[in-house]
Amino acid sequence: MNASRTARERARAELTQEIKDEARRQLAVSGAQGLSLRAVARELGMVSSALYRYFASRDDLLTALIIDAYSALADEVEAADRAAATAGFRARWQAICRTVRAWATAHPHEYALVYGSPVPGYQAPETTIASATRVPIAIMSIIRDAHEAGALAAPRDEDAMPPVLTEQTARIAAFIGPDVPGHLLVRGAVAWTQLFGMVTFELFGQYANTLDPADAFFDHTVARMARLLGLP
Amino acid sequence: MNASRTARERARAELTQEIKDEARRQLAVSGAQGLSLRAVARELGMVSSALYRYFASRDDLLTALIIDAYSALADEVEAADRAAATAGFRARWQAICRTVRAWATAHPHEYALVYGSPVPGYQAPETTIASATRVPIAIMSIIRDAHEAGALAAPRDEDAMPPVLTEQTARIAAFIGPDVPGHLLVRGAVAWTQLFGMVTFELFGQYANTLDPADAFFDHTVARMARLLGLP
DNA sequence: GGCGAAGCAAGAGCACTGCTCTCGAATTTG
DNA sequence: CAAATTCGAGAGCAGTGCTCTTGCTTCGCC
Repeated sequence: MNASRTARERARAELTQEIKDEARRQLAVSGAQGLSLRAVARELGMVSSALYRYFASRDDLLTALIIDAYSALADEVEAADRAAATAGFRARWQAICRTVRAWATAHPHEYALVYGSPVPGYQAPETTIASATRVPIAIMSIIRDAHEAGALAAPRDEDAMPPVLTEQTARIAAFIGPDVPGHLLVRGAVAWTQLFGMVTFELFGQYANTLDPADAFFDHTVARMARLLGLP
Repeated sequence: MNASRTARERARAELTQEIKDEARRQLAVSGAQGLSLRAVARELGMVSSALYRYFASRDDLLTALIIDAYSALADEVEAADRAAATAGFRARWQAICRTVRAWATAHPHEYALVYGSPVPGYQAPETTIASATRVPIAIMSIIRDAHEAGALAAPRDEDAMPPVLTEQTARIAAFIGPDVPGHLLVRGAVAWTQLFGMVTFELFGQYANTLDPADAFFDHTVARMARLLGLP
């Protein structure tokens, strides 16, 4: 019987999930800095050392939360993208942008965890990368789809690229589609950077006293980026 | 004699500086998370409680470091801007961009401190704002100067703005110059956001495996932003 | 079915942390 | 000179991440 796991395995999976849930709850309250293994254990009615059976260290727990955060955001983004599929390429781009901003606003600490300063000495393990790339891939996919549909405005001048950049975009194209021209992917990278730059600046207070609340600026810039991408 | 301060005052100022220097040293090694008051005190040959005569709390020390970081970056940016003054508006913009990136690369932890996730529950006190605005002001000043010189390319279409945005740019214009049109300031905000979005993404690893090293993409995008600003 | 192995929670303990409070000594001020 | 302020040191509190040992429970294999 390999269909249903053993009782111990199920208990383990459940407890692992409960730990993450409680950790996420604490994260939302006090931020990554305030996440305490002992407090999580206390809240779950267990002793702190028992927690180490499930996560080797505090950083390990954070890594798990990071992957979850990337995935949660990507889930919503991809869903919004699908929902806007029939409304056109520009609508898909707008849907993605608004979803990213809404999710970040709703989960500021989780957003800070993944798009803010990297934690202490630690560097993202390979496992996080797959989840992290889903949003940029969604953006680039719009460009690919629009390009394949022949719907993109003819590229204007000024898109000459140095060889290094051409090679790098080729590497990106491997994930998106071999026929997407590099200069379109560069534009996609600009739009992607702008999107998260805006959300980060807004959330971290750089727009305070000027562009805050940033709704108008955000929508305006999203539209500007749609034009930059040539989306109809 | 109020020309020279008392010995105690001078000692206090010196020690305050030494504390910040040592803290900055630790910051560069272990990041904000790893900054320990006790370790700073230990390194300075004093006891931890004595440190509280100079900084009321760890967050207070961090705030001081934040202000210093903003100021250090702004100093370099303004110097680079001045140095490029005779080379034209586009050269000034490029100089600022490269300086920001170079400083961030040279002081990643200090950059993360000011442009990364805000620390725990803490929010930037008023005192940080003045230092924080110097870089965006430098950027907007290029636009103002170019505009006043009549050197900006005629604005293209699509710059209609909702009333909220017009009001917000008016607030920005109060710091820059009353005659700078709002739609130019919006473009400036886009470029400013793009600049720091790129640096943050590069430094925090979002470009890993694709656009990293980001030199080519950076220069390409800086040039693109110069065109967006209409800089000659 | 029983038994050895593996997985598990608990507790004690270590080396830290930020921060407070008190107590003498040094320095500045009136 | 005396009073007031400022300062460093030390002890102490409550908390942290993490390790190690000790028993108990569950699992898989013979």
